[in-house]
Amino acid sequence: MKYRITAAPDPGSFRYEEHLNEEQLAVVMAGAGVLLVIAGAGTGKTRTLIYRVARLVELGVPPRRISLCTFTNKAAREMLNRADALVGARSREVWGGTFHHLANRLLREWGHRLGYAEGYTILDEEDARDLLTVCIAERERASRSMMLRAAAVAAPISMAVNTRTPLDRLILQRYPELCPMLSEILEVARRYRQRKRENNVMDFDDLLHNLRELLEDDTVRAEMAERFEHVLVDEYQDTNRLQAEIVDRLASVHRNLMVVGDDAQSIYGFRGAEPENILGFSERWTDAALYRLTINYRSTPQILEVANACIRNNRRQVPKDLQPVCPAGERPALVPVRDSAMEAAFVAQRVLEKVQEGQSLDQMAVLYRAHFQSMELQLELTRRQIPFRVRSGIRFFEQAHIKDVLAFLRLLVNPQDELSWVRVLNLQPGVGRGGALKLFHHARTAADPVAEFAARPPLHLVAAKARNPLQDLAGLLGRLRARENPPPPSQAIAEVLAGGYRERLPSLYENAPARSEELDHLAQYAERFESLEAFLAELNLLASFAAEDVLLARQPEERLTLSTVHQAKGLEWQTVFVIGLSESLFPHARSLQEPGGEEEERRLFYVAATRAARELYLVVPQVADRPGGRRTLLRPSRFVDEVQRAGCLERWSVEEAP
DNA sequence: CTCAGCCTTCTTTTT
DNA sequence: GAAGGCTGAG
Repeated sequence: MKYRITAAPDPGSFRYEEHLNEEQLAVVMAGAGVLLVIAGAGTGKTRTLIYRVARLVELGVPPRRISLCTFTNKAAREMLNRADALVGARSREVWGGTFHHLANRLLREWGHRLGYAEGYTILDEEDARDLLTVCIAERERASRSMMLRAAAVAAPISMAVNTRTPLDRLILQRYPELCPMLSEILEVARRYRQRKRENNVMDFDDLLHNLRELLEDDTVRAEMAERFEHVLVDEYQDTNRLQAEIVDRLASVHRNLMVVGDDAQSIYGFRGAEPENILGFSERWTDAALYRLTINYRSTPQILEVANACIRNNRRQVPKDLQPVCPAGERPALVPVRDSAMEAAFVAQRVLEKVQEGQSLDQMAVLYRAHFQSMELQLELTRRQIPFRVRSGIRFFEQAHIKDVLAFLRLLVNPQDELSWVRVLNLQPGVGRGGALKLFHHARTAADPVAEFAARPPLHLVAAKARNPLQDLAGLLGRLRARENPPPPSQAIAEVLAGGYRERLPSLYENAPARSEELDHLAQYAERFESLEAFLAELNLLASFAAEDVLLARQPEERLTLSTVHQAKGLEWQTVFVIGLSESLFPHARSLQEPGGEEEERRLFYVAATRAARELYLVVPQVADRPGGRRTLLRPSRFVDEVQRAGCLERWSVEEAP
């Protein structure tokens, strides 16, 4: 059934106009078709999207026929929860999540068309690097050439996929330093692709690439796109070429597409994001209607002045005026400090003062360019007993002990998974890198390697001392495999732990008790998943702050937030500290060497500043502690200079207590 | 040859 | 704080 939405003046069952301003209302009530919404920071972009979803549902669009692409899965969850409050639980059926999440769901259904077996495994970044290392080692054994590092090769390979550029051309253009090794890299990339196919695994980029491949087939495209009557995309400025092509194809049948973004907040260039996507959107969709959200509800005029004064220095942008409506506040503070220790002391003390004044810790955040910059601060906060949550840093699911246990589970779902095999085998005492490979190559010849290994462990391939452990491993795999269906995830984890892993933990890592406890939390968390497949796919796509869900589930205590600027996107706090605002830290030295690097760093500063509602502190350390105890003098960040010259800042001077 | 453990190195941003 | 390189032991 085909229906059309008309821009009805009648707002329906809830009073949109009471909750939305004119600009927002125009977007929410717009008719079907193609919409481009340019939404500045703090202009109610999320609210507008939520109401738009609610409006569509209210008009009778089945929620399962709406897709909402967001930047994190959490953002999607939050939006759909809020939409629920408006139109009821129906909106939970909306296809919400990241591009990778959406791709995974579609590929579970259609992946066989591309030759993938059911239960393919998703490689996280570390897995992908490991597999690349294997490919490099093979290649180099064959040619005895110079050494390549996986990390160095992974970047151009990923960039090529995401920008849809042939690898050789991309290396010539963007990685000239790799040119001497071009043919080796191409060969490694070929092996890597082949290896992933053989192991029935996909890396993050494959999820997107393969979805796009599917959409190349006209019948598949027609059927898939038929499903989505409405496609909505948030943070469109951070999509790359590959993602933009997916969006265009998914919306190609119904042609109801709404993209929302702000070119000034495009900060994912390193992942192939192109501000040109949003700047050139109207050229690809010539019937697109343009809307703008310009009224900023978040920040004081003084904070917006800082943001505007900074972004003005960028050439490549759509000029826009953010109109403040909040009452005036203090001028943001410029706080020079000696080093990161003094920086941490200042932040901690100021935070305590704000708490004294009655501000909640939940209303404060500390933002920084790179994870390691938060280390000193974490120590200081711990010393002063200020509770905090870190939205960055080592990811929970990427820690070694978590990945160890998950490797067992992955084998049950995908018995061909080389990395998991090697990881599991390597855990056995007496089996090292070489032994694990030998065992894997023996196992893979069987139709079902796991069942075969469980039935007849190849003890003859290993040294005497490894035989008992291997026998135990075979027993464990046999037990996990013995049932009709794979065990539920939580139970599988419990069995792996009981089957010898927990015992082994102290000999593998330090602080085994803490890790052991985390694994119990993991098992507990797994209870909410019914199938191993769903559990494993979710974990790899869930990423960063998932740790919070697992570990802090029952700790509602107020906390100060620590976050990278990237992770802070879309969030806001009353009080924001931006630390490490010195040249080479922010802007980061490495990023300045890339084309367009300075402008992207400036946008990053813009994002940081616009997170603050009432108070903003720009903290500038003058000395860096480099590794090896070397201390280097630092100049203040050029971005701080720019806004200070514009007269936007109040200079503070911080003294140390005797 | 294979494994384990100790040492150094150098830290961008993420699905 | 983790990953890779080097060494010594088996």
